[in-house]
Amino acid sequence: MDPTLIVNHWLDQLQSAGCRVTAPRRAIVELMAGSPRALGPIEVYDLGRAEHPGLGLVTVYRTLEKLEELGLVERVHLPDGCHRYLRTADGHQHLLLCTSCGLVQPFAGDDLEPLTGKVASDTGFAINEHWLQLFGTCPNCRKPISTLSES
Amino acid sequence: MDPTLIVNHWLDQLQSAGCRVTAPRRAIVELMAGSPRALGPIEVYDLGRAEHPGLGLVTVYRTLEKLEELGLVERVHLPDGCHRYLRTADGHQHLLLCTSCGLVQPFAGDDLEPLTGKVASDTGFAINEHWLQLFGTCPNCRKPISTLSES
DNA sequence: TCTTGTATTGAAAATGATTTTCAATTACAA
DNA sequence: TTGTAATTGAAAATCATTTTCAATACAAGA
Ligand SMILES: [Mn+2]
Ligand SMILES: [Mn+2]
Ligand SMILES: [Zn+2]
Ligand SMILES: [Zn+2]
Repeated sequence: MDPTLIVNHWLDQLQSAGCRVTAPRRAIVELMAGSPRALGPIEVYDLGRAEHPGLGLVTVYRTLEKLEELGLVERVHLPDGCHRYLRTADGHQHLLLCTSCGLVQPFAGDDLEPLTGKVASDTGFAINEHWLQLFGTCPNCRKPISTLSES
Repeated sequence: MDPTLIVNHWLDQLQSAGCRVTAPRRAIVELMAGSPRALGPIEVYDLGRAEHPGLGLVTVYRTLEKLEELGLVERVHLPDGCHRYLRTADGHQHLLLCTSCGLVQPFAGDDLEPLTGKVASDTGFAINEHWLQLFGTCPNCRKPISTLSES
């Protein structure tokens, strides 16, 4: 989908929720809708000030919180720190993350039903949610050293 | 395994790593080795002072870090905050957590090979780690209200 | 277009979690 | 028992997040 359309869709969603469309929010939405990586508040703040110099960190926190409420972004947990945000993928998906550059590639097609069913009957738990994340190295980061000068 | 033996095993591990066995460390080890729930630093601090009144929060942080280095405890990520620690289970296991009381039940037997293989060939990633966590309600927390007075 | 009410903003302060510093203490090898 | 280096905990420093609040700006309606 055209990046501009996604941004407008997000802004529409905000407006439908009773929010106003402002310059700081637009800057944050453009960033989050366009990033293939999960970003933390400070990163959004730093990148966002390129677009909107007066942007405040408080506004970043507030906007990310609102985008999360609307389901447009979601929190991603990483081995080091948590509290990073990523645009939400369509449908039931999980994440594959590059431990070298941070690239996130959503994937679908996990069928955990047999496993959760077995675990539920073994333990007596009622299972109602699952987290699954794969970690590895993306094609780009696997390039041999000789080709690194191309970046 | 006998709880006392586990505690001694952990203390031996610490000593083998060149650490000294001290009263504060013993208190923290007893707590962590015995807890079926993941505990945060403040919880360890509060519970630990029952055993060792002068215990400092700094020592809790330092000891948890060391136990994690030794692989005796590991960090658990939760929907709300992260940074909780849990004794490490034997072998390749994942966690099933009760969202009501915090009880953690490790489980084994996941076979993600087919999935990771497919995702790897679809995306070109080299996959070398996976996180899997199940969330639900434990048998105890599922008890009807009428029996709650028994607790 | 202009007015107006209210949501929004960002600076600053407050809070909370974690880390660093450091002098006193303590484990344990010799 | 002694010497020494590791450890401890109070206090301060740092870092992340939240709260407060006066000024600003969006957008609905005149
Ligand atoms: Mn799934
Ligand atoms: Mn597994
Ligand atoms: Zn990469
Ligand atoms: Zn429970």
